[in-house]
Amino acid sequence: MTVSERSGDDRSRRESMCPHRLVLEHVTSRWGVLVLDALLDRSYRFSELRREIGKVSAPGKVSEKMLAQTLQTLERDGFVHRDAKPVIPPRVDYSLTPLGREAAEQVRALARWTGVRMDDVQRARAAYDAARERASA
Amino acid sequence: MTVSERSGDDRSRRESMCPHRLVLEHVTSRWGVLVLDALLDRSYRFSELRREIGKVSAPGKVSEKMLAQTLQTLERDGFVHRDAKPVIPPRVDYSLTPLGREAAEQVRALARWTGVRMDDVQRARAAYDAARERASA
DNA sequence: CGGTATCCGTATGGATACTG
DNA sequence: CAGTATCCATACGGATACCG
Repeated sequence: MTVSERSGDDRSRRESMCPHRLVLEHVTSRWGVLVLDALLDRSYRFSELRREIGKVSAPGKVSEKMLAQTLQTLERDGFVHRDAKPVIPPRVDYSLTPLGREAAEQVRALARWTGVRMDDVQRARAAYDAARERASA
Repeated sequence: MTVSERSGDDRSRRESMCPHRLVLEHVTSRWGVLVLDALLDRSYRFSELRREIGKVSAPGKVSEKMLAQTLQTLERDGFVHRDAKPVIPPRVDYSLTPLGREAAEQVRALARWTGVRMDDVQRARAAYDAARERASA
C-alpha cells in the first residue's frame, strides 16, 4: 500500500458511514488508543514510541507498518503533529496537537473507566459463563 | 461459528492483551457503539434495534450475525440485559444494565465530542491532503 | 533512524439459508 | 420473530526486505 493510497481502504470500505464514526474509529483503534495515551505524557520519536507501546500492549510490539499507518491517520485528522528534522540520522518527533490532546483525554477517561470497572465485568462474565455451562449440561 | 465458540476467537486472538483493552474494544466496536447509544434512550427488541441502527449507520443495516454477536459480547460483559419472553412468536427485549448505562454515557460523550470537533478534523484533513498534493506535484 | 513496498495468512464480517 | 450455521470475499495486520 502506497502512502497516497493509505486512506483509500479506509474510504472505500466505509465512505458510507457517517464521518464522525470514522474519526471515532481512528481514535479508538487498536494502536490509536495507545499512541494517544503515550503522547499525552510527552512527545516521542518513532522507535521510542514503538518500544513504549510494546511495553504496554503485553507481548508483541506494534509492527512498523501499523504504527506508521496509525500515526499518519491521526496526523491527517489533526490529532498528531509530526516534526521531521532534516538531520542525519533522521529524527522525527511526534506530539499531540491541542485537538489531539482533547481526544487523548477523552480516550484516557474511557480507558480509565474500563479499568475501574474491570472487576464488575469479570464477575459478570463469570456469571454469564456459569449460566451457559449449566444450560448446556 | 457456534455460540460457545463465539468468545473463542476473541480470546485466541487477543488473550495476550491487557483485559481492559478488550472491554474497551467491545464498547467502541463498530456496532457496540451504536447499540449502546440506542439502548441509552430505551429498550429495544432484536429486529427493532436492527432497524434503528440501520437508520443511523448510513446505508447498510447490521447483519443479523453481527448484531447477535455484539449483543452477546455486551451481555457477557454485563453491559446489556437480555429478557427473553417464552411466548410465540418469540419476543426478546434488550436493555442496559446500570454498568452498561455508565459505559454508554462515556461512549456517547466521546461520540458527541467527535461530532463537535468534526469541522476541525475536516479542515485538518484538507490541509494535510493539500500539502501532500503539493509535495507530489 | 524512519520509514515504504510487498507478500501473505487469517480473522472479520456480510449474505444467505435454515430452525424453533 | 429471534436467532444459528455455513459459505466466502476481503481487508487487516504481521514479517520481511529494501531505500533515503
